[in-house]
Amino acid sequence: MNIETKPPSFADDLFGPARIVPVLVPLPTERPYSYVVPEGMQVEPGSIVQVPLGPRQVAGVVWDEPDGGPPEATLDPKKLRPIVHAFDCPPLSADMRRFVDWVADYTLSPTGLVVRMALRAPSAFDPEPWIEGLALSGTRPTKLTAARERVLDVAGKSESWSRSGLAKAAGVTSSVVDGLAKLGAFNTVRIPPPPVVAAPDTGHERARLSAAQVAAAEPLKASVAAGGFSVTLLEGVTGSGKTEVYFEAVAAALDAGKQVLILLPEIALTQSFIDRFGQRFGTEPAQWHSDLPPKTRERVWRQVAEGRVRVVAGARSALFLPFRELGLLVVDEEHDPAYKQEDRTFYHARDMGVVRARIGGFPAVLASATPSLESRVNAKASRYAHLKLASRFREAALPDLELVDMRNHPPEKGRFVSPVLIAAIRDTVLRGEQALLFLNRRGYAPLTLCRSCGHRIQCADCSTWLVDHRLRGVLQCHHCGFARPRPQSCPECGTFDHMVACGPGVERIAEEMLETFPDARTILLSSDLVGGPKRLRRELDAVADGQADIVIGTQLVAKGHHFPKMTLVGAVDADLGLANGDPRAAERTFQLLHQVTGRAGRSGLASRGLIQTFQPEHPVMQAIASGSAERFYEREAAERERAGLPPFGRLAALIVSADTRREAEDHARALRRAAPPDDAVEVLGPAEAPLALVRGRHRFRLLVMGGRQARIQAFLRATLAEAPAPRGSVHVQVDIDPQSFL
DNA sequence: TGGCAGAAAAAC
DNA sequence: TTTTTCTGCCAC
Repeated sequence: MNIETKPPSFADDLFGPARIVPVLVPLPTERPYSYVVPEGMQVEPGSIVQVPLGPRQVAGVVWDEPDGGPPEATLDPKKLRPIVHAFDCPPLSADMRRFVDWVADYTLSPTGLVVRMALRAPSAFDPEPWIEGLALSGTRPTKLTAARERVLDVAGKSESWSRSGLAKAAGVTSSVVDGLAKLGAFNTVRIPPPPVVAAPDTGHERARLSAAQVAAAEPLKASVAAGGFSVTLLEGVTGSGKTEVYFEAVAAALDAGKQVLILLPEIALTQSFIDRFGQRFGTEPAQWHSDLPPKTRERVWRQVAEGRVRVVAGARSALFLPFRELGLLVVDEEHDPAYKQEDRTFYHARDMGVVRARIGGFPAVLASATPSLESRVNAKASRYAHLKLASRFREAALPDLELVDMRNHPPEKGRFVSPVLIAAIRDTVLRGEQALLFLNRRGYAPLTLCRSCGHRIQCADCSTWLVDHRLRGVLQCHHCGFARPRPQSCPECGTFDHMVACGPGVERIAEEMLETFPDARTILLSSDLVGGPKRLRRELDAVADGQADIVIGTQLVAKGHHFPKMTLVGAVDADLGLANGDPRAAERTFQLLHQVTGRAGRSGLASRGLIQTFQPEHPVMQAIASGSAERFYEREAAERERAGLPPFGRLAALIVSADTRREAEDHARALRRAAPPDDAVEVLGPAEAPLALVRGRHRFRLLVMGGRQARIQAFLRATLAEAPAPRGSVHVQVDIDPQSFL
């Protein structure tokens, strides 16, 4: 039985050669590496293991044997290195492993990089240590104060307590507990680490739903009860109570013993969502986002893997958490561009979420007031079920929407807010309510011009205009981040005091408001606010709390927060973004304006939305003013059909560098600038590029640039008979069929 | 020909 | 991602 003392060669003779398993390591590698399983170590596919990699050690995942057994050995099995350690951690589920493989394949990313996203919690792979707890010893101190009585009383209600938990439960400070401990009232015992969040209680406070909400919630609950893969698009105007509707599906999944993931755009992960969840389920959901403290991050990861955490509310990266029994996925604000990750591994969390649901065989719910065109099309084609909530919940009325034709109501010279909007702001502030001015442009002015020679200050690297950021005193490039101090004289002709700021940014609108309404409390909300996201969150809370009269904000004010006193919303330059060649320009503008005007009037007060535009006849403006999303979608569908475009679609570009990675990055930058923002531009090294080309799913066009490398040329000649013989660096544009993920 | 920086390849 | 190896270039 005990073979450990025998020499390994003897054991080999007896039991055959050492077991070799594939291990996927977190590197840009397409396939797992092979490692030897040491005698006596138990591993299975999904096990998380520590392996040597070159001179260092990394955590990897034991992967599945490829179909048809291991490929012929490329390495001498005798030279393979052994696994160092198998972590005491639940293995990644088979679903999760299939998901990682699928995402890698679909996004053309090395599998190792995708698995890395699932392992983003260093040192969560070993169990959390048990902590020291207290249990009543039975000895009662002679001197008993009221506080001490209470502690002993409460302590009797459970086997064991953590020091702070007991103090909190008894409503005393921990010094009272410490004092009792010193007198021998407790034995110390080892207790398991506390959960990061309490278990949700699905019966905590059942929501009182309107008839429309019930009508939407029932089919969702039914699809959860039925189990199996399905996708439902839940479309409801702002304030229609979508969240409460999908909470019913969440409750149903929890009652069925499943874990639930609610994806939110990063910015929407605010206290208001947490609070609403708390009201319904009596506890917070576990949160997952990029600025989680490392310790919390590890505990959440671990407890999700163990199944102790039942609900996660997270940003897109939460999709790669190691759920063991995920049974429902909700993607809130499914149209939000923040779901698309555009560095390293390119993926769209909403679409990959649908894939996760398909692989796991459970329902997905996509919720939005302004769904993306692709989800609309998928719903229309019956790939997704479609539920609509047409009216607002309870007394909350939709705002009166009005287009302000800027040709008829021009602002004063040097100003940007029309008299119509100024008057409305005045009324609003006088009533003690709040006004929101929305302008999707950071900084003070998008262009600085020399009135003497006409020079426009441009970025040294990108030749785009530098944006004047007056609060920080710099001119900054919004493409590459290049910044320079604001010059006193023209850098071209040297003339002093002739530099003039052109066009509005939020800082400039704030200045205009301060001048027009010097007594009002004006607050500026922008993502580049000094003080970072923490300060921003505070400011948003302050606005919600009524501590401002006039709020000026970029698109970050469009979502998440509920501002009860906000009864006027003005879009300063609604046309912005319509003319930039982005194939999603109309869609994005519509979504943004619809959302931002929806900030008004959710509390029963009469409210208005004023949209400043130079083209009130534009279909997007007409759709916005009508308050009907339907109108926009129909219009857009007809437009695309007439233009011979697919109903929706994304364009990606792969850039194959023949020369150097650096050169490829340069090309990529150039292409990103030239291409509409929604295009994904991916850079591949020579080794990865051919792989991308031969994957059958894509159609591509070739654009041949200058360069040298023969290997790629030969490959391309052989692979793409119809392509012109490339002379070096190759740009490959790839149309990804956006429906192929189903 | 040794030394060096920057680029490319390898990591099992 | 980190570490090692390769390559071209220069000075000696």
